[in-house]
Amino acid sequence: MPRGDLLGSLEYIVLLALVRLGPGAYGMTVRRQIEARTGRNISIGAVYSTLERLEAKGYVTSSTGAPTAARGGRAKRIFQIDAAGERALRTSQEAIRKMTHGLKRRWGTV
Amino acid sequence: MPRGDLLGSLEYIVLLALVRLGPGAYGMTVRRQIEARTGRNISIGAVYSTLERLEAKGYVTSSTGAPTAARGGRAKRIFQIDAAGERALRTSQEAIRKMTHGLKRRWGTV
DNA sequence: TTATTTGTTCTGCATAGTAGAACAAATCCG
DNA sequence: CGGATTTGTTCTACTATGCAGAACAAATAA
Repeated sequence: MPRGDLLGSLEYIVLLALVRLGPGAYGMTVRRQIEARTGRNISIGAVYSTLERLEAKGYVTSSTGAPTAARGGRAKRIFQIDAAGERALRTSQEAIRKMTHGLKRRWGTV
Repeated sequence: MPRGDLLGSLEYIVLLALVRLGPGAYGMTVRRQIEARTGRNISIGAVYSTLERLEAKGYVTSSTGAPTAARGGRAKRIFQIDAAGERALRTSQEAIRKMTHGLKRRWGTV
């Protein structure tokens, strides 16, 4: 693993999306969440490959949910952030905070 | 270019380091600044390649400074963030803020 | 029984991150 | 002077991340 435990930029926001969405999050909703919040248009392939990498690192767990009765509603792959993922998120946030701290006047929040 | 204009995670903190350091920043001080602030130990090669990429994108400008009279003090390559870089920084910060907004209670600042 | 919809996986490539050795230029000091 | 030392940058080689879009799968509608 490259940098100790720092998240890539997409990994970071995908993890945040999972936190926002809470239980029942899956690929499509993660994508929509990110687009809705940031306006950033991201391909579904990018979302999944990130989620998969996150899972490989043990930051996220996936499980198959039951299909809904909606038209085309096939079984979903549910993703959920776990303890290590929350830790990684906090670590990244801390690093940013430390780099930003004191720049408030000039740079606003975060 | 992949994502619209979002910075990579290292690009982000290197840019922040430049803001912190202000005029006269150069490779070695950028590295030290990051290490001092975040505790993250980063190789000098990583710093330079990031700075170079940032320069290629027009986010940063470099120029050769005069050598100091200190032992081994050779001419430095001075780096300075410029307008486009500040914009990119703000855009990334905004994206993070939007993803984090409302999670305060659970996730603290940032 | 095929058209449509929702959702995931696969493929292939572009960009970013990383370490460390090599190299360069200056000063120190015998 | 000229080698040792110090500060600083560049080069090399590779791994990890980010990204898009096509292919594929499974469900319902009609």
